[in-house]
Amino acid sequence: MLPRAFPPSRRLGRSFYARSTLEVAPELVGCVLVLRRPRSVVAVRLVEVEAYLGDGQDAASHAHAGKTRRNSEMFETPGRLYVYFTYGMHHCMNVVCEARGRAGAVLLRAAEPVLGETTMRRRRNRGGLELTNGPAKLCAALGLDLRANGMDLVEGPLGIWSGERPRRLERSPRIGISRARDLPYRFFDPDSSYVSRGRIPH
DNA sequence: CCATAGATTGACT
DNA sequence: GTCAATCTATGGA
Repeated sequence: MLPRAFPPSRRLGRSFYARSTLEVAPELVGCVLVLRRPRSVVAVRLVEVEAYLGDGQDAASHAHAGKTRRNSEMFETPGRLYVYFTYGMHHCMNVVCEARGRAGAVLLRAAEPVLGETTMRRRRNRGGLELTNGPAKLCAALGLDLRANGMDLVEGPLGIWSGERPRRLERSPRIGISRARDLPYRFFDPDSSYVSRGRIPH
């Protein structure tokens, strides 16, 4: 059973996502991601995200060299999910931004558990900060894989609700990339202990 | 606490 | 063939 004051506010609509990726990314921090499944509900508060821009503007973006089979969802309808598989075993999830036909996405890197912690512990086989303090950990805690690629956030079982703005918001270069290391496209709530510990490459 | 090596596979050059 | 928007175990201070 959900708490009475849940969802916390308003579900983000198509127009929220259909803007420049760099505008959307910082606004996602503090929002609440909810996934309703037949036998479980999980909700997390987003505390760390990264913007990845379109074709030619951002050397670290999957869309940098144009549309391919893997990244095609980055060019699709805003407000959908772009999930990719990496390092032979991990999935990471992004929120698609920009008008359809223009690439852009926000990687969801870390979040705080709000509801369904038991479900997440089972999926992660771990607890505490290890539940959701990294992009692949978050995806695993939600039980999402490539089958969720293209899932709509505006309608259906997966959605994002606006939440209380974080007291502070910081930005920095992105984690774990080897190109465009100077671009400050990572946004996070410095007061959350769930922010990922990702190493910054030299 | 910190640093590092290994895992493991699909996408792309 | 190379490399990846990462995680975990392990070993040392």
